[in-house]
Amino acid sequence: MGRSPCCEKARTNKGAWTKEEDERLVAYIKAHGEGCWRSLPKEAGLLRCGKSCRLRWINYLRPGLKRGNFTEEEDEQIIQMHSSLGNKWSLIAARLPGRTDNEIKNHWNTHIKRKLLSSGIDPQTHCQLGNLPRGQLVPSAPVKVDQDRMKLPSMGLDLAEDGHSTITSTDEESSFPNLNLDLTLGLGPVNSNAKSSNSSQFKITPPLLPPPMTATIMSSRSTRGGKFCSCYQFGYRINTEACNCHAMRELLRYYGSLEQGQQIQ
DNA sequence: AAAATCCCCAACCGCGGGGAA
DNA sequence: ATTCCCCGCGGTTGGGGATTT
Repeated sequence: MGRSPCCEKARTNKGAWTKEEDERLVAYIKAHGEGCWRSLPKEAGLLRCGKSCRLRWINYLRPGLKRGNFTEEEDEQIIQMHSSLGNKWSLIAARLPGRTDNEIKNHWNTHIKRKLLSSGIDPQTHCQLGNLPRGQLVPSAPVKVDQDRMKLPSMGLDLAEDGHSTITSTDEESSFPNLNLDLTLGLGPVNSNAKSSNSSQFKITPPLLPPPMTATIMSSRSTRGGKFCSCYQFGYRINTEACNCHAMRELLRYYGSLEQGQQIQ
């Protein structure tokens, strides 16, 4: 059966937008506001599909867009956020006023990635390149983030006896004052043969925050019980030369540090 | 000066989530 | 509970300007 096309492709324009099309779109949105992208083209007299109109508006025509080169400060912010959020461009864009997810994505792929690589840092894992023994990597961890709640005071991490950990707010001046991560970190077995009973899960609950932004991050560890940092890619051994991952350090910096003597098991 | 190559970024495509029917 | 539809997201592409040969 299949999904019906979002528009009549034969009757829609593609490619670069003309000045006239831009003007029509802007005029229509100014008069009627955003929303209902599917019907917008027809009502605005545009031979474009709704998605194309939405994209044009969001990425180019919307008021308040910065455009122009990214500053060093913005680069730093993007790198930091990418180390904890991964390729969640829309979330990152939400933290950078005047920048769009598309713009940030492009900037990442064309500039920052290269910059990190030339500094010997893997842009995906934010780990140093070249010091990871073969076979140490485990598959990428799924990262689920609730986009509606973006509040993340810097926090401490408390590990309870039941294996759940609780984040407590320790610092009003957070690096991400509007980012709220309710992290559930599951430490499961690396290979499919490992029994689920070998895996433990600790839950990070920010009690002082609004209901949870859910960032479910599953990491893995070997059944032999090695320790792994819980950075974006997960699976590197902690406190070994293989783990030079500052993503975890960054994450913990935002949350505050683990209480002395406590370790993620 | 012309051709080849590189690079950037606007735009497209396909998919998943979520709400409505 | 299921299906359908719309919206938004992330990955990818390709046109065109910039740079190099």
